[in-house]
Amino acid sequence: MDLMSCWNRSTRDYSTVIGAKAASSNKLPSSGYKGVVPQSNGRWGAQIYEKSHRVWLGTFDDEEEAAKTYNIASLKFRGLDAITNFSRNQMTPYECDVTEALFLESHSKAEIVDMLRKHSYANELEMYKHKLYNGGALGLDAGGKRMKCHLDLMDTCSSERELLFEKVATPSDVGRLNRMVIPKQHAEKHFQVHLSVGFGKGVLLKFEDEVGNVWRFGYCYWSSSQSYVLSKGWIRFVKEKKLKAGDVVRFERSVGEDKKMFIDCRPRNVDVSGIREMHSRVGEPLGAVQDDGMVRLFGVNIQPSTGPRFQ
DNA sequence: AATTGTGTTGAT
DNA sequence: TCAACACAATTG
Repeated sequence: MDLMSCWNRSTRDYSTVIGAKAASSNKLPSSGYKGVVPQSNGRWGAQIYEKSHRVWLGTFDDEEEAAKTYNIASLKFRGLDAITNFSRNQMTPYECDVTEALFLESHSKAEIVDMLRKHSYANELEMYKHKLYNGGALGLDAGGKRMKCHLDLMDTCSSERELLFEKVATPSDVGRLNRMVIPKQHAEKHFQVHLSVGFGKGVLLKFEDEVGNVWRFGYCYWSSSQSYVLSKGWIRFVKEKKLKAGDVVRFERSVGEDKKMFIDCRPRNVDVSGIREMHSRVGEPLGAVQDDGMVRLFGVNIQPSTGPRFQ
């Protein structure tokens, strides 16, 4: 039951032990929230423990804000169904949101902690969502409207890169064929310009990976299979990155002048059961998104009957 | 000087 | 694993 797994605020007891002590001593007040500790200046610190080491999550004016910060860290460190300071339905919507699960999934613990300490987590999450829905990943309508959202995004985001799309590698993408199929919608949206330059024979696309290595892939349209593919050079990437079927390949582009392209990959390890559980709580929103192809895009397989389970 | 964040301890 | 406490390190 949800409430059972929730931190019980009633355990706060600094006045029940010795009433006189609480009243007269200079002891700091206890917080009723898990992971929240008082600071001598009246503010509140947040911390979480991992492998018997404390990870400091920052200081906050507001006790509840510190508690919420612990919640986020707890979700990142211990998983989506970790015990938190508030029951799920007490949380603000974004904490029940599938998108947040994806956000947490696509950032390292260190990155999340850094955001929490800088109090920038909410902003970063909003940016992420903004990119996801307006940056073209979900394919809204072609033309002006998307461009407008895009320009708006440039103004509001401090991020250096824009998420183009992600693809879950199929067995043949990582097989001996030396090619990866780029889903048509994404190919035409993001790579069309490059392709049109050398249509027929294909072109070379240049990417950088997360450590700054440069990768060049042949890119062309295979009329026989009516698909866009990354070909020449692709298998080197597969081998070097030890890419496996089911891993997520992410394509990004810098928003600056140069419009450099980036390629990155990570193991597929989204906790599907947790997401489905949250989905059932939230109801409507994800259903709408699913119809737009979000499931396949992020490799979160929500269909009950299909696919292996990953954990 | 004020505040943050660590070293450390003891309890659960 | 956790919060309490003392206080060193850091910040403005």
